[in-house]
Amino acid sequence: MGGGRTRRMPRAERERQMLDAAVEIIARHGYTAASMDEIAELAGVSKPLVYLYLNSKDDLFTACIRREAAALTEAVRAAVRPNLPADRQLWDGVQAFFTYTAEHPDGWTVLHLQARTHGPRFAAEADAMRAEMTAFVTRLIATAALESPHSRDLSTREIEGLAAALIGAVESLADWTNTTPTATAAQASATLMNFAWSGLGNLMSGNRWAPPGAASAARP
Amino acid sequence: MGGGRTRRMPRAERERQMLDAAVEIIARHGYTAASMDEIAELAGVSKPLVYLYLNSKDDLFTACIRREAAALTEAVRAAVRPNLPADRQLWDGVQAFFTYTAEHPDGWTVLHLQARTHGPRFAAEADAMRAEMTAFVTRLIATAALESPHSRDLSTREIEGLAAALIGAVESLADWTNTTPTATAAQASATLMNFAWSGLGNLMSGNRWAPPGAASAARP
Amino acid sequence: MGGGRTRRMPRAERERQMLDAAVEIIARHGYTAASMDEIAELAGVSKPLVYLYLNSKDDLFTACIRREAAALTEAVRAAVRPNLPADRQLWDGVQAFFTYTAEHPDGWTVLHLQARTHGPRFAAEADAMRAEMTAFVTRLIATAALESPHSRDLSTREIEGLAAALIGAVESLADWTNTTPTATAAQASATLMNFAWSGLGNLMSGNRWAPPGAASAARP
Amino acid sequence: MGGGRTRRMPRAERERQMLDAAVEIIARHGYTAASMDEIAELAGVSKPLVYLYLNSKDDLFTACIRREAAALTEAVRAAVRPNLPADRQLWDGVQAFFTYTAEHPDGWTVLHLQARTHGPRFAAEADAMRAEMTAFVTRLIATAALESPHSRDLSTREIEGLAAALIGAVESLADWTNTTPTATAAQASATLMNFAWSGLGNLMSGNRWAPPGAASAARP
DNA sequence: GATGAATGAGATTTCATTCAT
DNA sequence: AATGAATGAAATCTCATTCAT
Repeated sequence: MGGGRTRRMPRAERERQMLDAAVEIIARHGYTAASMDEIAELAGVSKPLVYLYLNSKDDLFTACIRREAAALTEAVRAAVRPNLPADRQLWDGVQAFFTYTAEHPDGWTVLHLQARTHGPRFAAEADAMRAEMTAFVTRLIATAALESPHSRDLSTREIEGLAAALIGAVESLADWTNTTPTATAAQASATLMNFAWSGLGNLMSGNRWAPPGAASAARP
Repeated sequence: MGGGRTRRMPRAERERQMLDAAVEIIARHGYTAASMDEIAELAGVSKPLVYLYLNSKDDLFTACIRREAAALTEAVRAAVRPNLPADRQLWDGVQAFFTYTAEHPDGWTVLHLQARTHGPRFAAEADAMRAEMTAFVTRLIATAALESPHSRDLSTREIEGLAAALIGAVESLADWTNTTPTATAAQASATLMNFAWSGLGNLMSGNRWAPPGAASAARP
Repeated sequence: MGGGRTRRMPRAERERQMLDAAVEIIARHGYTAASMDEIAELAGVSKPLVYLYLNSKDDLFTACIRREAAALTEAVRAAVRPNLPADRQLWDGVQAFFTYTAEHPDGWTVLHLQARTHGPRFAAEADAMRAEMTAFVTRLIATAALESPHSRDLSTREIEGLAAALIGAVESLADWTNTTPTATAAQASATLMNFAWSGLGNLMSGNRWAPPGAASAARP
Repeated sequence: MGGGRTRRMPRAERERQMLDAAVEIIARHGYTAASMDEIAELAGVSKPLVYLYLNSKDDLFTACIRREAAALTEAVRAAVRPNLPADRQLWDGVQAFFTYTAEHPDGWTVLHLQARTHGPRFAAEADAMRAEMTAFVTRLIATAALESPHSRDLSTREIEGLAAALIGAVESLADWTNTTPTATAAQASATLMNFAWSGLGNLMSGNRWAPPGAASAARP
C-alpha cells in the first residue's frame, strides 16, 4: 500500500508535489480538517519528509498561500500593460484573473476562503495579496480621475471604498464562474466591465461599456 | 473555576446565551478551532448542557448560521418597501445590510466566512441566505430593466452575473466597513450606490447617483 | 414528548414498571450500554424517580437479578414434588425451567449472560441462583445413587461435576429453545432427559428414557 | 509513569502484546468497562499506537475473539483423529478443550461470556466458533447413529438438540474446572464422558463409560 | 410524588509531531 | 534522502447522578 519505495527526486520538485497536495486537500476539507497524513499520502511521500521540507502544518499552509498568491498576482500583472487606458487595463486584468481562477479552483479556494478563515496569521498573508490588487485598482481609478476634469472631487477615502467594491465584485464573479457550469471567464469579464464601468443605471439606459475589440467606439 | 454554580434559567434563554457564545467564539477562532469547552465556558454553563440543548457541534454551528441568517435577512426585508423605485429599494436594503453587519460583526463573519469554509453541509445553509439576497437583487434589476425601454436585451444569464457582482460588492464593502475604523454604514451605502448604479465610467464624467434625500433630482 | 404528567401510582407498581423496563433494556443492550435515560423513558417516569426508588444503577441491576432469579427458582420449585422418583422430579423441573425461560427471554438473558459478565458483585447474585439449582440437582443424583446399590461409589466431587454438566446442558438447551424458532419447551425437556438420563451411548443402542406419561414400554 | 520509553518492536509482536493485554483486561472487567487506557498501559504502549494497529475498540474486541476462537478450535482439531470411533474422538476432543481452557482462562471468558454479551456483532463472531463445535459434535452423533442399527430414528432436529446439550455440558464443566481449585482437565473429561455417553440412568446401574486406556472393554 | 435543569468525571478517538534507523 | 514506530495533548461526546422546585 502506498506504492513502495519512492523515487529519489530533486528537492524543488518534491516540494512542489507537497504543496500541490496540500492545496488540494485544504481546498477540499478546509485547513483544520485537512490532516498531514492525507497530504503526505496524496503527495506520495512519508510524513516525516513533509516535516523535513516544510517544517510544520502552519508553515506548510503559509507556503501554500504565498505560492498561490504569487501565481495569481503574476498572471494578472503579466496581462496588464500600463500604457493603455484605465478601462483597457481593467479589462485585461480581470480577464486574466477569471481565467486563472477558473483553471486553478483549488488555489482560488485556498486564497479566497481558507486563508481568511483560520486566524490572523494566515489572513495577513492573504490580505497582502488583496492589498496588492486593491492598490492596482485604486491606482487605476485615481489615474482615470486625474484625467477626468469633472471628477477631481473623488476623495481618497471614497476611492478606497470604490476599490473595495470593485474587488468584491470581481471575487464574487470568480466564484460564480467556478460554480455555474456554463459560465466562462470571458462572460464574467464582460459582465464585470459593464457593471463596474457603466453601472446599472446606465445599462438601463442602453449604454454599455464597449469591449476593446469592438469595431466602433461606444465612447467617443 | 468559571464562576461557581450557575443560576437556573428557562430553556429558551439559555439556548440564546449558548448561541451568542458560539457565534463569538467561532467568529474569533474559526469553526474547527473553536472548542466546545470554550463555548460552554463563555456561555457560563457546563459542556453537557450545551450538548443537551444543541445536540452536537455540527448542529450548534448550523443553529448559529440559521439564526444569524434569519436576523440579517429580516433586517433587510424590514427596511425595503416594494412600492418604491428600484434604486430606492436598493439604497434602503444596503443601508440596512451595512448597519446590521456593522452592529453584528461576529454574526457577519460566521455567515460570510465560517459558514462557507467548513464543508458543503454548512455552505448550503449560508447559500440559502445568499440565494435570497441574490433573488432580491435580481428581481430589482429585472424590474428596472422592464421599465427601461432601451434595455430589454439583458439576458437572464447576464442579470444573474450582474446580481452576483452586486452582492460581491456589498459583501466586500461590509468587510471594509468593519475593518476600516472610521468608515460608516452610510458612507458604505453611498459608495455602493455610486459604484453599482452609476458605474465608474459615469463617475469619471461627474455623474453621480443622487441619494434619495437629495433636494433636486440628479436624474431628469 | 413522553406523555405529559404521569399518573400517580402506588409505589410497588411503579417499581415493578421500572424493573420491567430495566430488564428489557439491559437484555437488549447489555448492562453497561444500557443508560438510565433509556430505562426511565421506557418505564414512563423521570430519571430522578428511578433514583428515588432504586437508588443507583448498580442497585437497580441487583434488584433485577434478584427478582428474575426468584421468579425462575419459584417456577421450578412449584413444579417439583419431592415424593416422586428422581427422574420424574428432574423431568418436571426442567419442563418448568424451559417453559419459564421461553416466556421470559429477557429475564433469562439477564440471569444467564448479563449477570455473569459485569463484575463479581453481580456474578455473585447470579451464582446464588445457580447454586440453588445445582443443589437441587445434586440432591437428586445423590438420592438416586443411594437407592441404587451398584453406584454408591459416586464420589461427592464426581456428583458435583455431573451436576455442573447437567445444569450446563439445561442452560444451553434453554438458549437453543429461545433461538430456534420452532423448538418447544416440551421438546427441549425430552431431549434433555434422553441426553442426561440415558446418555448418548444408550440412545445408540435404542434405549430411550421413557417420559412419565408413557403407558408401558418406552417405544414399541 | 508507565515505565518510560518503550522499546521499538516489529509490528506483529506489538500487536500480539496488545491482544494479550486486551484479552486479560476484558476478561477481568468486561468489555464495556474495560478502558483503552488500561489496555494500552498493560500492553506497555501508548493509546494512539493501539488505535494505529487495531483501529477501534470494537475492532480490537473482534480481533481478540477471532484469535482466541481460532486457537481453541485449533487445539481441539489437532487432538481429534477422524478414523477412531466416535466416543474416542469425543474423549480426545473434550480433553483438549478442557486443557486449553484451563490454561487460557481469560481467553475462555472472552469467548464464552464477553463475546456473547455485548451486541450481535460480537455474538456472531463467537457463534461462528460455537457452530463449528456443534457441527463437530453433530457429525459425531450422526455417524455413531448410522452405525447403530437400533437408532436410525434419531431425527435431525433431535440430534441438533442433543448437540446443544452436549456443548452446554462441556462449557459448564470448563467453567467448573476453572472455578474449582482442585479440579483437573482429566477429571472433567471423565465426568463429561460418563455423563454424556452413559447417562445418569446407566451410572445408577453401575454402567460406566470406559476410558480409552482401560484394559478390558466396558462394553461387551 | 414527581420533575426540569444542571454538572463532574471520564470515555473513545484524532492529530501534529518526533525519534531511531 | 527517506521512513516505520511511537507519543503528548487535546477534541467531541456520554453518563450516572443531584439540586431546587
